[in-house]
Amino acid sequence: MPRLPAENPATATHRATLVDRYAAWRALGFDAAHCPVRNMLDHLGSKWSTLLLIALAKKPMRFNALLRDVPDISKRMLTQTLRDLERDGLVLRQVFPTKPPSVEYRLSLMGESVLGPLTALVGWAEQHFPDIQHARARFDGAADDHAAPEAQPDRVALAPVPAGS
Amino acid sequence: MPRLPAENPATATHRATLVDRYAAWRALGFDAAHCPVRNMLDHLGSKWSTLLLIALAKKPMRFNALLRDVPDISKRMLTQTLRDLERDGLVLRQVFPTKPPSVEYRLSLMGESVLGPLTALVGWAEQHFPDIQHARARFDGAADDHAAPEAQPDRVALAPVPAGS
DNA sequence: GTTGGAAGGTCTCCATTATAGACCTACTCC
DNA sequence: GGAGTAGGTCTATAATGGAGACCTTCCAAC
Repeated sequence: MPRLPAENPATATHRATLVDRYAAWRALGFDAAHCPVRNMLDHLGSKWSTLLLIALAKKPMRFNALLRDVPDISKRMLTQTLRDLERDGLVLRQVFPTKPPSVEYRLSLMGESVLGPLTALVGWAEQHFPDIQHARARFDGAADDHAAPEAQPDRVALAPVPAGS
Repeated sequence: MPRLPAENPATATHRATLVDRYAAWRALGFDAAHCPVRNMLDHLGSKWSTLLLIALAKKPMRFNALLRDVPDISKRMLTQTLRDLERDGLVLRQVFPTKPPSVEYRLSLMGESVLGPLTALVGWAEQHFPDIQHARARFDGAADDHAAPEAQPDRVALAPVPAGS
């Protein structure tokens, strides 16, 4: 199988780290109460959380300012997402006793500390975005081949034997 | 406001990067077709994607092996998540023409390249997990204070004025 | 031969979640 | 006193997630 000529050392390290952590979580049954990744991804993975974190990275903002800044979020989702982030200690909510009380949201120190990993992920996403779009186009093209179902091998490879378990 | 004595230079860099990228996406209206982050998070953010990527970081695996390895995923979600990852070019699907055809899934090169950012995020999650749990306990404790509704200021701060927009 | 199990899924149905958008309260300005 | 701003909540509906039944092909055992 001449697929990976020689693995990048950094990749090997990351792989080893992840495999190790994965084994640890798995031993605990992936219980959300003990698995940081599940726990975190359930929140950061949500559609709006990261966008709000990045918006708040710019500067502290008030509720309606966020509503204007993130074009297509609804009030309800904004409220809920901010509450989740506040609950996790990533953003701070501050009420000012002005006449109509104004509320300001800002990143906490922990919220700022997540900007690092987030930047790495964003960098990766922007770098590989063309590849992903290309992969999708190819996949969808193959799937949409109604006209010539026999002309495309439909994801079948020809290597003789699967890797032994 | 003596909240941030002096910002960590690395944090400042990440913040600047994210703010810049955010402005660029926003100018395009956050259209999912042009916004790599939306696009990526819609997939990586899903409950199972990252878990499967990490599971496949260990070694290529067959469908039922993955089913056994990730304890509480259903066949349906496994199929769907693998399809999404395959569509995005992160995993490769290889069918071997054994008697009952066997199917093996493995990370593509691009799939391996995401292990780096993923490791950073996992590291962050494990490092801050106690803080998050603590923040949650505090938040929930304050919210559950049915007995003394007037004794707790309910997230009200006393600073005199919000930051000027 | 037929039962049963493994592999690799698909399909159906139900429960949860997301989203839009109407509504609400308090206050100020005109 | 009507409009506008601020910061939400509530409701109704659409989309999604997930469990588990079902399907097909093969082989081995009864």
